Amino acid sequence: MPELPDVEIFRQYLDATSLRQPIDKIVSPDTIRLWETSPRKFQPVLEGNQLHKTMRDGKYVFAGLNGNNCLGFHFGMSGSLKYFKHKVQRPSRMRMLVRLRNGSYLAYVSVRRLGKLFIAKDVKTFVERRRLGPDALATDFHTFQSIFQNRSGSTKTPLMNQQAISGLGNMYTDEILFQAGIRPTRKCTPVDSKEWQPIYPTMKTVLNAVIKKRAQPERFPRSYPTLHRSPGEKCPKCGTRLKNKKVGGRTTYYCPGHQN
DNA sequence: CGTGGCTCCTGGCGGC
DNA sequence: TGCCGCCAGGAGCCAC
Repeated sequence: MPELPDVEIFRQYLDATSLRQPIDKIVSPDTIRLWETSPRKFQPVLEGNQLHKTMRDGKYVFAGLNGNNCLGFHFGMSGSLKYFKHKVQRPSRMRMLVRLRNGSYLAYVSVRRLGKLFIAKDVKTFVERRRLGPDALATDFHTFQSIFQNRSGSTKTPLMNQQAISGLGNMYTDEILFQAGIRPTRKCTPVDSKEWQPIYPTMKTVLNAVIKKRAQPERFPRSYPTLHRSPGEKCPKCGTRLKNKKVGGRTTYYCPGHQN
């Protein structure tokens, strides 16, 4: 699930629950996936330290630590955070459990184990090393437009490419192209650059709107096709039957009626 | 360098 | 009911 808006909610959650509390103990009850960090290094950096501020870039959350580095979270397809005060509230499929000095806990959950944790020097260094594109909410129009240049594939492909622009995944990319009235299969080139203009403001609007609804689908406007991801459903805008198709290897929903 | 296919994982669902 | 194949909202790696 976690794309930019979901990850932003995780950041806010971390912010509201787990800052400025010394970490007493780190437990990995199950195999954990680390990135650019050895398990031997991981635990000593965290224990006795504390999280003092949070940051987000694309689909990553970072929690600043004392001593010039930070703890990074990536959530994969099925990751989340859970803060709780009593052990009985612990979620299943925790891959890391942090015990804080005040007696509460922070759990990192990753059902499919596709998420990763890591220690990074800082956000900038990490983003450069991973060659991530600009964050979808921070990028300017000019930079945004350039992601479609020199590409022969479908419009959807660069939007989902984290090295081109970071933060969008399958679901919200479909949502953005739906709202912008552009078919995901339309080729990037050759095309008049004016054709991409609606995508940029739509992208910002959709992402901000979803964040405002705390990324809870039950609070989205009924017209969001994000809620209509099963074959044969009708377009909430024009009533045309939605189609689904593999684009860039992912299941893509679009409305053949108004997405041209 | 860009693109498409395969792979990593686990769990839920529909079909038989 | 039980088993099996397929699919899922992410992303790295490889061959072309």
